Amino acid sequence: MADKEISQAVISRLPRYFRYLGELKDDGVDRISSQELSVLMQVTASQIRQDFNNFGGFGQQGYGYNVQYLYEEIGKILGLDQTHHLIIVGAGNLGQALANYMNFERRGFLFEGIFDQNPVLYGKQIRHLTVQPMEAMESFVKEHNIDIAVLAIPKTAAVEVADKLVKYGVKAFWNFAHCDLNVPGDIPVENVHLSDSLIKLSYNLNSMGNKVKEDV
Amino acid sequence: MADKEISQAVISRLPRYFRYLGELKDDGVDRISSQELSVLMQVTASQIRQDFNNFGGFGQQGYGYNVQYLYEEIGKILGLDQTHHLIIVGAGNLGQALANYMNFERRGFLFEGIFDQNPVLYGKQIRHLTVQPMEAMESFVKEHNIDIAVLAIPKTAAVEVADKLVKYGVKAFWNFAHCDLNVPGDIPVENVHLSDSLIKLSYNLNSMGNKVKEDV
DNA sequence: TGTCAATTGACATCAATTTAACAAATAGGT
DNA sequence: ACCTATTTGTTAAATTGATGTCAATTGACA
Repeated sequence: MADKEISQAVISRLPRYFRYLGELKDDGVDRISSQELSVLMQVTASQIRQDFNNFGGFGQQGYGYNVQYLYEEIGKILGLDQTHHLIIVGAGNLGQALANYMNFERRGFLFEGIFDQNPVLYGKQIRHLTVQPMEAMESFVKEHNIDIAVLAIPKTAAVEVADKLVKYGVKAFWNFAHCDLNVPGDIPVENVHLSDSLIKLSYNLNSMGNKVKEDV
Repeated sequence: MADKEISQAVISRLPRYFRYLGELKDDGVDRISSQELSVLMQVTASQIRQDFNNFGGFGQQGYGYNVQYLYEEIGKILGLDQTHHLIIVGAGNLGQALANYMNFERRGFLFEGIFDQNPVLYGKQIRHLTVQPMEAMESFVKEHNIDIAVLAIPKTAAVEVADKLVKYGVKAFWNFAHCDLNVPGDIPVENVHLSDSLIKLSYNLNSMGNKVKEDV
């Protein structure tokens, strides 16, 4: 149900909370206070409480937060209690690396297909996937109820391919192409601009001496 | 020379400006106003002017900005007029994919070595690089004046390896491991937490219906 | 069962960031 | 050489985000 508009700043922090809580859970920690967590995560306790309270009161006064419960609740907020069906577009170095990376599936992100426009790659096996021609995408997306497309193709192709995929019914993009997509506003795009990230590092390397506190 | 402390919010936007200006330059565009650029980039003209003015006046009233000049100046600010020497730690899927990706070198980021702790990979050629054992890192880093280390290893190893690399003289980290490093404050870290990024997409996919305006 | 220390959730304050507004400067045409 | 359109750089306002504070609540212990 559409809540009262949480800011992306908050959302960006949730996966990190989720990670720390998962580790605490695995370490057998039952409860934690915002104060303890703030020391661990190097953020203010105030921010932690404020962030959690965007979604309701998960804690208890005088006690703190139950780790297991909070972990599960944040997981639900992030949609990790659901299964997602993905395709990878582009079977180059990056596309293959992503296909081989198994941790995503543990979180319910299932790679269902991989596509490329290079005939040399057709039929190539990458783990459980077989590289298919781009022309096969339309029927595949529709038949397998694909909701997320991973774009691991050059920017020259990305915008056009994204447009098509929207028409085929894809609901979100994980974009590794070095360009901005131009999809409707209700289709979320998460950009992973590796070179932008490296360039930012270059700046901070040069201007070292300022208190570098990463936005994490 | 240490300027008057530019915020990371501004720095994060510079690579994108740089990219758009590069494309304009390649398209033969000589000049552009903040107004025109704002339409192109989908940000406010005010923000563009404010961002640029953090580094001095690059434009001219009544004229706008000279594309070539602005492109070069932002490049300098970002340290792209210099050469960087990198090593990749971890020759798994991701490490190899990065080693194979040639666009970074075009911006002066030179991959000088790649390391892994798996003996099976020792000696393997990846483009111009040969996989070396982790034990060889210390002397290599010192001899080749490595300033950036790319961490493409599991989180279980990352924190420890980063500590060592700091001792060997590495000045910055591009961290793909799913953990927070614990390096001194004057050593910048740029995290690429792929699963966090995908999880954030999952949230925005579920809560579609809000005006999704990516932070880019 | 009463007391005390701990801790949240809410709110108020403070800081940072973004957007708006406008005077000063320039280009380009006449 | 002058006038007008344009457009910057800068300052001010508005918005958003982060931090500090504290009453209310709870757990744990005597």
